[in-house]
Amino acid sequence: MTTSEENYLKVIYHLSQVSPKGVNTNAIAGMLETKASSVTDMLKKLSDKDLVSYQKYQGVTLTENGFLSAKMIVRKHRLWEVFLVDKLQFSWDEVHEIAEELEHIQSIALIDKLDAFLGHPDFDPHGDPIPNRQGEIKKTSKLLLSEAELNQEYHCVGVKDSSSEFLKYLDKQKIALGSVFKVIEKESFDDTLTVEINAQEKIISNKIANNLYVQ
Amino acid sequence: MTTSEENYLKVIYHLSQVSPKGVNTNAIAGMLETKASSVTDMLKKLSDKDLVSYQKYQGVTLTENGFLSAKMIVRKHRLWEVFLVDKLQFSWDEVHEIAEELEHIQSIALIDKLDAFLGHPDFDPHGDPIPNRQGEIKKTSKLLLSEAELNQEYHCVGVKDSSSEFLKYLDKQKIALGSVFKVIEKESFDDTLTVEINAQEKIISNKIANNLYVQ
DNA sequence: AGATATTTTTAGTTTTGTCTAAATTTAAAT
DNA sequence: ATTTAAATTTAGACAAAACTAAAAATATCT
Ligand SMILES: [Mn+2]
Ligand SMILES: [Mn+2]
Ligand SMILES: [Mn+2]
Ligand SMILES: [Mn+2]
Repeated sequence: MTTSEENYLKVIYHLSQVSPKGVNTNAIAGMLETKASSVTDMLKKLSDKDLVSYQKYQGVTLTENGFLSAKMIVRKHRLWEVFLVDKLQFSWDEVHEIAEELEHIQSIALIDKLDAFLGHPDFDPHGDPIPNRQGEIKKTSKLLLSEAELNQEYHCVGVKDSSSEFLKYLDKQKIALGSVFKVIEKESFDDTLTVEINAQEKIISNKIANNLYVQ
Repeated sequence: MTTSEENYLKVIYHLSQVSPKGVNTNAIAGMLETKASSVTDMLKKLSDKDLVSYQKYQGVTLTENGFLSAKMIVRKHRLWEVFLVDKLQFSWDEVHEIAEELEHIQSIALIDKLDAFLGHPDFDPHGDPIPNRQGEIKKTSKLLLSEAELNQEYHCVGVKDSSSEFLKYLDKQKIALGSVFKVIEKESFDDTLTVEINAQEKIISNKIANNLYVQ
């Protein structure tokens, strides 16, 4: 499989989580910063290879084949992210781009050995689950901070938005995976939260609360 | 720079070691398993980018620019090889192919951090020197086992041929970097050597002796 | 339903890197 | 010094992956 095909598969995989009954051409184009016509061309090719099932104008879904392939790319991406953060001391906002390249390295032995070297991690630096070599993903019952109940203790287990800007903001606010949260108050007017984070009181906007996973 | 351009540069770099006054089109084609006409096309492109100086029919040499770029690719290749062997427990005959892919990952920060993580190694698993980030290479005065003097102690510091077949043969013979050598006898008829390796006497063909570096 | 807007696909180009076949240049051999 | 052989370059073609512009299909709005 080419790098380009892999990038398409991965994007379709991610978009399928939100639109399981068919991913739009335009949505794919948006994610890959390419044009809809290019997407159509690629969908035909992926369809010929039995990686997606595609009918004109009807959107696209992954086949069993494509689903597994996509999860293997995600597996590689997330394992490399763990490597970059845990071993090379990158911060969590710097690793995505580099992993975007590393995920296309072919060798299966490499990934198996990397996985072992990292101690078979279950989650990447952003709290996203790492598929195992069979493509199985551990399900956990996390919820958004915005959905958390008042006066109950949670800890931060992931971010929904893993853009560099958001992650840097969290660094500044001293919020990290593992941070302990307790929602003290919810302003009904704009959904702003007053949250105790690691025993420190902070005001959290709804936008932020909608991008933090807790458990 | 594209992966293809990088592969050409690296091959020209290696061939330049042997033919410093100009590398032949056919030699490049041979190394890259491609056709001479493809090489000619690429040489024009590299020439336009001031990475090689090229005159029709006269062979090609690296410019200052191209020379530095090539050494950076070699640096990446060899650092990744060290990583694969030292950290992921690959054997020295398995790493070349994988490093062939990893050497094209772009990030400079990645290579600097990898270098630090590995403890700034000077040599790769095959005894080849690793250029530093300025492109400087530590020169050492190694010689081929075939050129070694009788009854003098050497140790193995590198291999000239790093093909999987040769490396596996060395494994079988329990010859590794660091092995201690003493040439006991040289058969003048076919240059076969009787060598004491780690206090064990062995017969070494000229072909083998011509591919082992000692010091 | 009919008109309008949006989405998607098709048709035709472009760039990169490759190839084959033919032409040209250089090197080697008589 | 010719002739022959080998190496190299040119010309023309192709596949992959992208693009633009135009056509077709679907969705939305009055
Ligand atoms: Mn990618
Ligand atoms: Mn991640
Ligand atoms: Mn390479
Ligand atoms: Mn090596």
